[in-house]
Amino acid sequence: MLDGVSKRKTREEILELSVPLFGRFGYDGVSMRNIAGAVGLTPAALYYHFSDKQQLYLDVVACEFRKKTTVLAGSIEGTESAWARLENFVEDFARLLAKDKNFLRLLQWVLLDSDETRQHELAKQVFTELFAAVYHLAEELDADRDAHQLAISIIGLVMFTYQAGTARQFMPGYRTQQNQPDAVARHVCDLLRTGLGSHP
Amino acid sequence: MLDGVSKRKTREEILELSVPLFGRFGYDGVSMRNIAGAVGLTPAALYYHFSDKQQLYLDVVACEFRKKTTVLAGSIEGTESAWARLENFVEDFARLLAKDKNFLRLLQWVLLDSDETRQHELAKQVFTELFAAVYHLAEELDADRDAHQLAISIIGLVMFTYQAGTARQFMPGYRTQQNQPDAVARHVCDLLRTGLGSHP
DNA sequence: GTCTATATAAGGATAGAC
DNA sequence: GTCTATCCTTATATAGAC
Repeated sequence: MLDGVSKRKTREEILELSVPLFGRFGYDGVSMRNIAGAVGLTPAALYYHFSDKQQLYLDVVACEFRKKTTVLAGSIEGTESAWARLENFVEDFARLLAKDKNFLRLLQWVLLDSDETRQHELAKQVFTELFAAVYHLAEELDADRDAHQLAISIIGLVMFTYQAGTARQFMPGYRTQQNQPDAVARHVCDLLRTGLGSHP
Repeated sequence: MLDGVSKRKTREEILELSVPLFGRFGYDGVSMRNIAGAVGLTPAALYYHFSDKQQLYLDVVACEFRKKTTVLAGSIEGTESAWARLENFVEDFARLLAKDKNFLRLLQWVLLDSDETRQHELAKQVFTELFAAVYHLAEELDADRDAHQLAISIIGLVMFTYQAGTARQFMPGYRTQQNQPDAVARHVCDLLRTGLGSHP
């Protein structure tokens, strides 16, 4: 087990098994002991693979986002009309958030990070690609509107639905069906298309 | 200092000075020592006013939300048209989030709470009034749409703008002016009114 | 009401054996 | 590569003096 292959394999296992922990409890809510326990190692072994807790966390988040957002950025591109690509993106984004709670929560943790430098580093590394794709789509969709604000609105409409997911259950008018990605996507796209009060 | 008045006064001081701490660092990121230091007491003194850390946190959040959301719920009511009340609410909400970072962050912490029971308790106590008001407004605004989804969308459009605030700075098209409450409110209301691509 | 002192557990991190 | 053992710091919480 002294070879580089095993080293890489264990490293990736640590990263993978840390995702649900950091996703659920956040940086301060997870200890090196917790992670070691989940992986089946002693805390000391973690320090062979990562210099310290913060580096482990950064690698976990960066790795998870690289895996999940490249798919999304792909769904925005293509030769179809801007509207068709918007619908693709909104649907894929909703599907991802509905399926992968850890991804959604890691995203929220990054937005709440108390360490400004760390947040900036992560935000740049993690959001930029996705945001830029939505931004360009927003420019195409409505040249007269502020593309930055519009991109935020598109992302926010989808994200907030799932972000409020657990709290929404106690609010009036809640139905489980509202959590289904296609229902969310339909609502969001419909709202963006026609606005309020003037649809068939 | 043995009288009940002083007791209440110190208690309120603890609650008030805890807001920025819990707002910035979250439940796990704040220690009783931190709070005691901020108030100018020893940690032991805190246990005279609160049974434990969790109770202190719950009281901080509940107290802060009661103070800030009653104003908002007021801005939704009135005799004006549904649209006028929507504009009032969106503007007041944006103003609150822009001004009071701690309130926004406490809200996010509640949505991320890893303790389900605690989250449910807080969510019910803290969101219900505001959500119900927006929900009823949503029913008036567009009877054909799902009022729950619409209420979430209205709240989400405003909230996500500020939630992404610190990360947005590194994204294309960012301008500080986009953080101003009236600019946010204008964008949101305009988007809700006409949707994309069909405005003057 | 607040303090000092302390019990007890848990945290990050390292040294050195294997 | 991973372990055992350990150091040092920090955490929540309590007991009892003042």
